[in-house]
Amino acid sequence: MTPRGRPRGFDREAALDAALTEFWRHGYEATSVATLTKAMGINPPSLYAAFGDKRKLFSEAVQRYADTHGSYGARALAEPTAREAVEAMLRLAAAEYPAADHPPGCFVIDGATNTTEASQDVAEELRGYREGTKKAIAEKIAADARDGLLPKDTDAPALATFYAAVIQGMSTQARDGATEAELQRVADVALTAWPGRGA
Amino acid sequence: MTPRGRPRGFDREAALDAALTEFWRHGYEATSVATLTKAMGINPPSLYAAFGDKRKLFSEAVQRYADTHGSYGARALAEPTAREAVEAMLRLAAAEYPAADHPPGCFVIDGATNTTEASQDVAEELRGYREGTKKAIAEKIAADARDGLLPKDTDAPALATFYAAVIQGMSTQARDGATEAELQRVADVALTAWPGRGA
DNA sequence: CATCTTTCTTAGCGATCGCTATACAATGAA
DNA sequence: TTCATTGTATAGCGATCGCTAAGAAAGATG
Repeated sequence: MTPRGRPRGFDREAALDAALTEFWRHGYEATSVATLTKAMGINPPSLYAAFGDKRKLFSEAVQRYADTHGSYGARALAEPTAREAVEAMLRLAAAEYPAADHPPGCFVIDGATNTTEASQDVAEELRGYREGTKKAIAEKIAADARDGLLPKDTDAPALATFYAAVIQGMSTQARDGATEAELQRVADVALTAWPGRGA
Repeated sequence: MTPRGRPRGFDREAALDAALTEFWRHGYEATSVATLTKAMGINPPSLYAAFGDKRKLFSEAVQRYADTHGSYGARALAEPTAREAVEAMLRLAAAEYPAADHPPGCFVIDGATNTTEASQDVAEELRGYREGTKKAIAEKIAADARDGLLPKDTDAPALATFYAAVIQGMSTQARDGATEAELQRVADVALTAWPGRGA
């Protein structure tokens, strides 16, 4: 069942990875179609035929990120307890953000921060992912508080917002040049704020 | 000593404030000269005569921010102890970032995150401010550790990186819609990580 | 071979980018 | 008045933006 017509002359997934890298390094609006096509090794009509337009290509890049480098969030949330999940998320983020095989930081956090009015929906798309992760952390903490693994009066939303903020700050730190060792120390300190220690 | 020639027909500082607001909300590159002139109530030649170019106007806006809304950092660092300084910075940031009279978040943190290669120097300018603040926090902590106000083995750089990350994460949270109450809770949790408590 | 389908390259669309040449308006000095 | 100086508004520069029309090229099918 070979498709009819002239076969595509490039690897769609490799081109998507190249686009992801560009979007990741410069953000949505600062990445032009010209730089995208150059990085992807194709011409504009090939990009539009394969991905629709710049906007849809970005959404595919986000999905691709979530399935690869960004999967640490879902993997961490699969840990049995909230404490293990948060610790895993901090550890994995500290290892991932400064890794040399991709742009520094988190694509979902910094991929569309500076946008014109025309691209508000792009910023909104990433915000949705961020809020989803924060909510998942909060629910995991609330569940453990209900189950007695954490003090009953644990403020799950506040704790989740705190760890979400730490992770987002780690992304900025990585973009500013922080090493994994430095980020792991940030994770160390952040974990001392976990409830049921000094309390 | 009135200056010769036709007097300027607009308030330079008010125009600068309007430019700051635009840069703050959309970032350096996503803010066009057209939107700037519209917000400032002037035409392009007036902008270029008064501020040089878009790049110089941005630097003036950064300075203006540091002197006004962004002064909380310097004010916090004027506190006598590192503990008071860090607490003040967290409290002031929590109050400032979601305030309704300006765009959410911190201009120095988010004012130039998504940039093309051509504007790397703009991103670098803000990074310099961020690193300066982080270094100032670290030195304040190190001084108190030397003076016995903190354990001798306090890891000042790690603690400073942690609090810098928390503040940067608070900026992202504010941009994502967090209220002051929520950010103050983040500050509460962050302060429980201060050394010499559960240790 | 011819035909059909799809992708390819080339070239360029209208709109916007940062910026400026030009001419006019408004002031102080002579 | 007249001139010099500075700020103003209008209009438009070359470059780049996201995107696409047009036709050649590369495969399957007959």
